[in-house]
Amino acid sequence: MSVSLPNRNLPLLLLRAREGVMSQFRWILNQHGLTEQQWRVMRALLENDSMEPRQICETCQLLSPSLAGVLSRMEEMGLVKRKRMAADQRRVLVSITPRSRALARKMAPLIEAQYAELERALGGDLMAQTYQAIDRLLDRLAEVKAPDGMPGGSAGSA
Amino acid sequence: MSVSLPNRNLPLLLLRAREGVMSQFRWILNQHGLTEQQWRVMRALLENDSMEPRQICETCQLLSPSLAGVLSRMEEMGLVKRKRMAADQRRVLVSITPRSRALARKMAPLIEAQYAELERALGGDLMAQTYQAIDRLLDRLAEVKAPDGMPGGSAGSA
DNA sequence: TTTGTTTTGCTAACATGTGCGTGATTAAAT
DNA sequence: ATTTAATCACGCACATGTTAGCAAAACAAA
Repeated sequence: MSVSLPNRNLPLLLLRAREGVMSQFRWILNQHGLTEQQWRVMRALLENDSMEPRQICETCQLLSPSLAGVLSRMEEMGLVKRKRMAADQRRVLVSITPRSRALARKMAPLIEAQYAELERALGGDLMAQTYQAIDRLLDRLAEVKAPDGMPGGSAGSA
Repeated sequence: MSVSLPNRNLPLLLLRAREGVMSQFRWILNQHGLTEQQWRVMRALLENDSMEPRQICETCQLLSPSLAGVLSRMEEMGLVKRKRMAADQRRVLVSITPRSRALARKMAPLIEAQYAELERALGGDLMAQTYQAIDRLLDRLAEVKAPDGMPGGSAGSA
């Protein structure tokens, strides 16, 4: 009668790990009136002054419908600007504002300090091992999903 | 003018890793009319026939308000039962139903096959390294948050 | 017993996740 | 040039994440 599921729940383990780490930083974001997603978008735009929605979706791990709302609210807050591209009226260019930069400058020291605290608590070895494992995992998954010219992985036909 | 954030975005990396792995399994859940959260709850109840909401929240990484809705819908679907405990009228006992077990029995082979496929794609070494890194990370974080009798970690005063 | 506190599960309000679909726009085919 | 297909951002509907707060129940102290 019992159902056999010998494998450990890897997605759940990764979710716990992320939540465990994220909880160390969330108070910083909330304290500055930002949600996790808004901070992800802001951080992406800090490195690429302006990006298209598609790029932001991939970079920040956001789905298009979610990003639409996130950007609307961020635009109301004066954190980003949206303008249609002249060459292709379908496309949109999202750019960061000085207000965002100013806010990020206030937050950066706190974020960095928290990373230092995290590394102190976990240890440099574990920190490095974790980064390495995740990097390799993501590399492998990327290869599996894009086997050199054929979009759609092994389970794509389902 | 540029904002300095030398550290990599660990929460985002963990989020990508989870999404990359989860996307390999999501089609199985959807195909059987389940959401990720419902499957997490079902899987937890498969090992402990009945649990209290608080336990489910911790085990499945769900917040109490989210779980309330999840359980309501699962109860309507006949996947779980809820009954107040006689000894303590505040507490509730959530138990799994035969319908859930039957559904899980159909899904289990697909889940296991997908894990095998995942291990084939990633390799046993990377798989083991990933599990180990996450386990150690979670252990460390648990210690930090509960330093032997004092609830609230190093950043608790903020 | 009564008052005050803690625990427990829940609702409310808003933001996001997810699958599905649409209007506008552009590129490709005829 | 007109039709057709593909692209892009976004809207809709529902489920969940997140924070704040609440009422009932159990418990502790007076």
